[in-house]
Amino acid sequence: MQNTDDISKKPLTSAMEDYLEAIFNLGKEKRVVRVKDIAKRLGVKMPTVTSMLKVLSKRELIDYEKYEYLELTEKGIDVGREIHRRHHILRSFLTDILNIDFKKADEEACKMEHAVSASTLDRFIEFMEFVQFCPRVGLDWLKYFDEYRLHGQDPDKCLARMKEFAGGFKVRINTMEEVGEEK
Amino acid sequence: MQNTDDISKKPLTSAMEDYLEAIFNLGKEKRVVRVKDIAKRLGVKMPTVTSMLKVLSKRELIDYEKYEYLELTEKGIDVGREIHRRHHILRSFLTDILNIDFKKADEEACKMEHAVSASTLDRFIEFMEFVQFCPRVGLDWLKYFDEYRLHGQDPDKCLARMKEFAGGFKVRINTMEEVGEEK
DNA sequence: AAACTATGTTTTAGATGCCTAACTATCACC
DNA sequence: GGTGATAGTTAGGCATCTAAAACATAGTTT
Repeated sequence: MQNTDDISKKPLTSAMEDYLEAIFNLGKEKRVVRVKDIAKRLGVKMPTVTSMLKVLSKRELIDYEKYEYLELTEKGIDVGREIHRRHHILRSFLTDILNIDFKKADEEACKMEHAVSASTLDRFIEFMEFVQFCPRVGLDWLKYFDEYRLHGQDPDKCLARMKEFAGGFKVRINTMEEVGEEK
Repeated sequence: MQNTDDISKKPLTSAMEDYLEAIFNLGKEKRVVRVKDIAKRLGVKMPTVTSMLKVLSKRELIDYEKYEYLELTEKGIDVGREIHRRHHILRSFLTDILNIDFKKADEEACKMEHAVSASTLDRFIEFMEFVQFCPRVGLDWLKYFDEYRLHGQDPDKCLARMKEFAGGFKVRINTMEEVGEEK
């Protein structure tokens, strides 16, 4: 049988997670996953990829024979998908809630995805759902955040905007559909 | 050409930041900072601390002579304070906005503080200020988030609560009448 | 002062993760 | 089938971060 003692218990490193995510994504984008592409995606050299592939193979996260095409195992797919999911959620938070541009958000999400636990990630999801679920307190409210950011917290301006906001809010509550929005 | 003492340009590692933050905090808590205390705080062994102290000393982030008490340099204080600040901000976000309990939030903040850039951190701050700054859309709204989390996104409940919410909101808006101005 | 204890350091070593240089396999094409 | 370009691997090294064991120092107690 397999080496059952420690391998399965040892937690994955951030680097391993990055590789699995990259392989997972490349697998969706291309017919085959190549060492060269992984290297390019992660900004490392090919030998670095090769050595990591050996590790991932030993951990049974990929099927890998040298010079052959590589594939994620089921276990590897699970991890890759999970990291991809984290990345996506955090990036959404950064772009949709904090209004950070996509490129920057993508970079930050890439670092954050290893730092945030599953349970905290769930809270991020719930929070975003919460913000989006109630239309008036959702998207338009966030539009106001944009203005707040750009003009600072001038109390007068805040109050003025609050009033407009309140008017729209009341009407919207009664209809509760179509969120006609654009930035 | 700039190979030798170009230490000032090399970025600090996460580990270095952790040590500086720990030293910064211990300096505020105790009269003197001891190797033993740093080790305990960071969950590492004393030899690990000693070797890191040498690195930090070479980088001119601490004043350190062996067997003597150690102190942060001005540069070290700046970094230590900055990391402490990041930690505090992220933890506040996790506790105040996402409603995560303190202990968990503290752990997560500790990992996130190295992953989030200064500009993104600023957005976190602005967002929290934004949420808190507008009373009705602020604290009470977050109280509703708590309920949303616990009871799920039942549309009926959401609507019911939204109506109450809107009522309160309107009252509050009216009491702010006199200051209302426009840009 | 000698002995004892707590604290700190050195030495050695292991795990990661990255690199360059040099080698080898694969594939497309003539 | 040979050949050259491309892709992939191996070998050897470097930097970082860690710990165990052995050793050194400082401070306290008797």
